[in-house]
Amino acid sequence: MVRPIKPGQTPVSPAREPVAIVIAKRIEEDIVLGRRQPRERLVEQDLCDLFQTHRGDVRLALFELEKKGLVERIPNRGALVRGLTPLEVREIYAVREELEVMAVRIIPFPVDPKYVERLEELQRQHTAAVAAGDLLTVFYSNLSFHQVLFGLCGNACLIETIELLAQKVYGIRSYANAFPESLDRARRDHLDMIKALRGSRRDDLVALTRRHLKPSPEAYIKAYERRFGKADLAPAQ
Amino acid sequence: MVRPIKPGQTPVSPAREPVAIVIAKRIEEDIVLGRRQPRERLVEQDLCDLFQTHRGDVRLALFELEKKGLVERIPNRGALVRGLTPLEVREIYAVREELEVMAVRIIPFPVDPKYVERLEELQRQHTAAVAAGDLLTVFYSNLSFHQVLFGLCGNACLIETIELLAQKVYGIRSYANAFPESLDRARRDHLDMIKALRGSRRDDLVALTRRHLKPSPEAYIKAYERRFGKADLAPAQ
DNA sequence: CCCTTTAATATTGTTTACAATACGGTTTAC
DNA sequence: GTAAACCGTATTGTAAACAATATTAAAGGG
Repeated sequence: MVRPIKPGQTPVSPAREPVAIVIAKRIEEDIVLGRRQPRERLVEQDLCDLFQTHRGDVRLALFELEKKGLVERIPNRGALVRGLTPLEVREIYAVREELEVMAVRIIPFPVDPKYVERLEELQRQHTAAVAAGDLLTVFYSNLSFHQVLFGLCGNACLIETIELLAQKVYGIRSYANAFPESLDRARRDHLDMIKALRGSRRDDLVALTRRHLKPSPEAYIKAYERRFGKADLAPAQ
Repeated sequence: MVRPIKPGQTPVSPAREPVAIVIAKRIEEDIVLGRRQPRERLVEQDLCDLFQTHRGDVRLALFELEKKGLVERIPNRGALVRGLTPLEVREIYAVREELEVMAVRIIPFPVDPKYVERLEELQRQHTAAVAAGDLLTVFYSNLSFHQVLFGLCGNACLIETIELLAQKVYGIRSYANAFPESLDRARRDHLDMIKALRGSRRDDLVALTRRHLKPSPEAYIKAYERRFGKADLAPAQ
């Protein structure tokens, strides 16, 4: 007998995050921060030991990461960390640009100062981390900055999609971060964006958004070609 | 001991689709075609019996459908079919318009006639199905039409993202399909799109793409408001 | 008569064991 | 000496049993 779930109770979710999601995030973090290299195998039992859980949740997590495009799963053989070809990177960045520009176009102006202040706070963190060479904090403060910025657009679907595509290429940012001038340029971009927000100058914000997306894929592609040659059209991995 | 997977063998995947994916697709189809109503419960064991498999795969499938936004999963209570609020629908369609317009903007012209012929073939199917009142075939031929059309853009990430968002709102098309004039209008839109493709008239194609996306959300929102009142800002479900 | 507590049961979440598969190395046939 | 067949092991895929949780229904106390 199936018992109904009462409509009134649905919205109050107990807010406890499923274990599989947490594991997926941890593995994802490892991948995008370069702690796990492309082509490295992800063996279910090893991950169980590592995260103190059972294979069911690990399988769920790997399944999700496959859908996200971060790992490749081969039937009966297992999962491995997936790298991105220059072609894929270019395509993802093209779509990101379209969506992020859309987001800043529809942000309702003027923006509530409390959000601008939040951005400034994050930007201070970011700058301090850059100065200290703390790449982990650089990564996370940068992440939060963009989440707050695009969150201003108010379209939940758009925010979610931007997030989705950003996740796919988290890993390649480290290539640009290797050059101090890239980090500094990103820092200045952020400051200019805040100024544009304050002044409700939408066109400036759009231009900055476009410019901000350029260096990372370029650095990645250059590094890739130095390593593997100019094999743009090679299949993924 | 973990044994490496040789690089050379990776691309040749055995092409056998994981069971969980197949099940997810079947359930998705049931939902979007209205065979399962919003708020209906999806009990794991029932689905196991139905699809002749074990709970592991079913859980995987439900997990994926949750990520896609088609079902809601409440910890320790199970999964249920999720409906969409008018706000969500509007937001999704806004992003769809942006992406689909981007796609037709970057289609390399002129288009190889063989693809145009494929579109015409699908359109004949669609027209016949509309005339016969065969809504299932209407659905699938329409689906293929758009897949082929946007597939022309050549950006795999863009194609995938368009597909993702289209899936989220498959279900609501039935609302527009209830009105014969909507079906007829969609049919004429498709024919005009084919003509624009043949003539490499990009601006026409862009305008048609925008227009083509209007009726479905409007019909859904009207139906929703007739049923629940104008509660736009209500939380999901 | 209503509110709280308690038990029964449906359902999900976890654990474990087992079967199927794939790869590496070794043996065997020619 | 080479190539095909075989076996061992690592790993994934499947199944079933068990534990935890939530919901309904019933019992008890005010």
